[in-house]
Amino acid sequence: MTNKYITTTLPYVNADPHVGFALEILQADLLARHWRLQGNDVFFSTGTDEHGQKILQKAEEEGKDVQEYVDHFAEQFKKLKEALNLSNDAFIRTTDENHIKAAQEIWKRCEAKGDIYKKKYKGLYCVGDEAFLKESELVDGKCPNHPTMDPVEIEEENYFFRFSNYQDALPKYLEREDSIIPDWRRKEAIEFVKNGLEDFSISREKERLSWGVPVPGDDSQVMYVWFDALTNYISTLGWPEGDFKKYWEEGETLQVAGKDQVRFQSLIWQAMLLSADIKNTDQVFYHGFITSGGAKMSKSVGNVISPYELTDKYGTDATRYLLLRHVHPVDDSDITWEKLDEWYTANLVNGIGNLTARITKLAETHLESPIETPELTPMPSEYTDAINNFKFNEALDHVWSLIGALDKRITDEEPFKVVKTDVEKGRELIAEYLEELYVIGVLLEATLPEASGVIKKSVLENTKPEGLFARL
RNA sequence: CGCGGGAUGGAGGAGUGGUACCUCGGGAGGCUCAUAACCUCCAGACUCCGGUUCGAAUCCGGAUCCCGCAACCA
Repeated sequence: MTNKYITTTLPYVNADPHVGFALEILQADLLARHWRLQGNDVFFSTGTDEHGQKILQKAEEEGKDVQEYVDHFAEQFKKLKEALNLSNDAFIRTTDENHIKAAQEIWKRCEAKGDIYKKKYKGLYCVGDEAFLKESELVDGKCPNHPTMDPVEIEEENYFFRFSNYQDALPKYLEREDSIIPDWRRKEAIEFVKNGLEDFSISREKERLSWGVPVPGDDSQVMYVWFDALTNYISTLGWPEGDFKKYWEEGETLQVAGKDQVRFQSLIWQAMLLSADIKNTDQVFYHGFITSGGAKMSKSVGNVISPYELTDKYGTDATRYLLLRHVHPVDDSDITWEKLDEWYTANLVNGIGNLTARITKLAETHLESPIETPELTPMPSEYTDAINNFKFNEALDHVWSLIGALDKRITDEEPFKVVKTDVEKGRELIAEYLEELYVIGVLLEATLPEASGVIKKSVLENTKPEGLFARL
């Protein structure tokens, strides 16, 4: 038994939950549930990232008090727990008191290490965006978002983080082969470090941006949003006290993130940890993106598919199934309503749903009493190896190969005929099918918790369940 | 020539030198226990151009297209 810590990135609360985040949190949930079933002590965290300029701006646009605004969105994300049947142990909001304290504490430690310094920063500033622009971002010398406004040169004194101090330490961290999954993203990170690390600004003048964590010992500055946000991975554990020691120091840690996060999670955050003398994250797993109809989901294209639309149409378990099996764990995947319908019908309705009905009906009709609870053997290595290697789709492929084999076996052995000529033989066969179905039910515990429960219960009580995965 | 990844039947995936495999979808049969389900069989593919090799989806070079790092958003 091992202590295991797993977390997602924190979604930024300026929009409704994205299906890509649903994918991320489901992957994390699958791992968390699987590890628990294997007897580990698991801490699974998620939450919301609530500070920063964009949120303040959005709240103002909508004429809302910013705290009210983030409260509203935090609720939208918390509701995912029920909609997707998530097993997270914590939900950390970066506006939580203990998080703010932790963010300030890690700031102080980095500062004590000499990694934070004040510097005058001169750059082109777009008033429309309220953000500094890089030379490379300019289009005809103007801000691409606000081509009618001239960028103004502004000088601001900010705090900087000595990222450059970790030019040698980060490659050492990245040497470990499983520090980043998939491995080719690790190469991407190593290359990035090789190209040279530049210190970056980690604060803003409070006058310009009030919605953030105050910089310790300097009332005129607040932290730049993701310096504060990254700290959530340990503030959620109560760092520097609480369960931090148990799960982070003495446990194995895994972060799940989107493929665009490599720099933030595997470099910047790891440098912050090194600076504060805190153990690095053991592993970061980067998932791919979901496109819809071949294009990036966007409101203007009108191809957005929200997690709640999925759960409304297919239900919780089916949504989990669709995202975990039919979306590739690390590569980009495309989904459309047509494909989703097809996957749902072929595998859930005609697959596990029909097989369950088929067997439990036979049992209900021909068995006089329920079977004994089947003795469980260890999970097949095809399944556990796939999960441990983050190949969630292949793990489920294996379960579905068992479903197919059982369907075939019933067709071949014709128990419905056997039972007419040799009752005892027929009953033996049916009891064997029930046991196999039970094993399949057990294998589905981490992915389809509800359906798994229904299947196991039906087997043990010798009753046919109604409408496990109904037709659309 | 900024860095990195990718292109396999209609769709999604596997396959790092030796008869191209799996799932869905399509077509034809079979079965009747089941949610018009299930089983069997069939058709159909390695982006393009070169090279290495007895032999290339796989290795090398080049081209084209796609994606991330890198402008509402995961």
